[in-house]
Amino acid sequence: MKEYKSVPTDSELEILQLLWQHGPLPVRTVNDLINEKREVGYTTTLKIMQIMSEKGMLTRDTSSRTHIYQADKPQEETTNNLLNKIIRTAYNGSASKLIMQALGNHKASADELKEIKSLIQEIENKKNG
Amino acid sequence: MKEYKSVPTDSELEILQLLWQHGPLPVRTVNDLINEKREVGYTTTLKIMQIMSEKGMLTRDTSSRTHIYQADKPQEETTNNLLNKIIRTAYNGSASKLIMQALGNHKASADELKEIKSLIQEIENKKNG
DNA sequence: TCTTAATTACGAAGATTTTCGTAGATAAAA
DNA sequence: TTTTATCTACGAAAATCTTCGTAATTAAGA
Repeated sequence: MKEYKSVPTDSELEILQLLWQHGPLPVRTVNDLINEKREVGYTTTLKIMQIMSEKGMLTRDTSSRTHIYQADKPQEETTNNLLNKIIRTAYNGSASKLIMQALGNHKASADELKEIKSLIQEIENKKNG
Repeated sequence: MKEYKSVPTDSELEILQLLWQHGPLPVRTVNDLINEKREVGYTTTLKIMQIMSEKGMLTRDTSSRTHIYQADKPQEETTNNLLNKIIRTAYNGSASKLIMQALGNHKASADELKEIKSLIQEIENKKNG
């Protein structure tokens, strides 16, 4: 099982998303879900998922003819790698710059803002002892 | 001038970063700066920057022999596209999920936290008032 | 002036990712 | 049982991105 880049390609991420959301799935279902958004052949999806298995990004149950695939790593781990990369390569390493931009451009709900505020409070409390 | 994908590749982003930071630069300087971090040939950098020009990501002044390149779009616009993409493809469209993870994993300074808090306050004021 | 160095343009090879067609095997349906 | 459909494996083509060598041109230095 070869080691893979910590950040997946776009196609890989698309598949990971579906597996994180729905849990373990056969190729057929993943391909159907993708085709709700864009057209792609079944064997294309199959091939990518096979390669992802080789890379160790997915594990699969081959006990029955229809193999069932699932993401090997939890969503948080992978998205965190993506996040770190974008902070490093696009925001000069400044997480707060990213946060400011995300806050500015996406209208978070009142509840979400509250949640974010309380997390900040928590961090500040830790800091100040 | 062909239209280009709103999000740059890794190599392209590396070059854009340098141009955003330093302003207009010749290929030589860009290549030297890149080589402080990783080894890459001069003509490689040249080629990529030429292609970026064709795509319209960079503009260049060719009035003297040494061409001077600069980013066509401001940093905020490009990073915002990157941000939107990652929110959509990795965070199921939830900006606040991304913000929470960024807050949780990167220790922002007290000043930065303050800045973020006041931005939230501002947004809340707009909402309620 | 003559030689050396630096720069652009271009083409092509490598590397990676994405795409799909085909063959073979297995299951389901008629 | 026979036919049809579904699934995996595999190979190869297509697409994109990265890399660099070479040639031609221009500038700089001896």
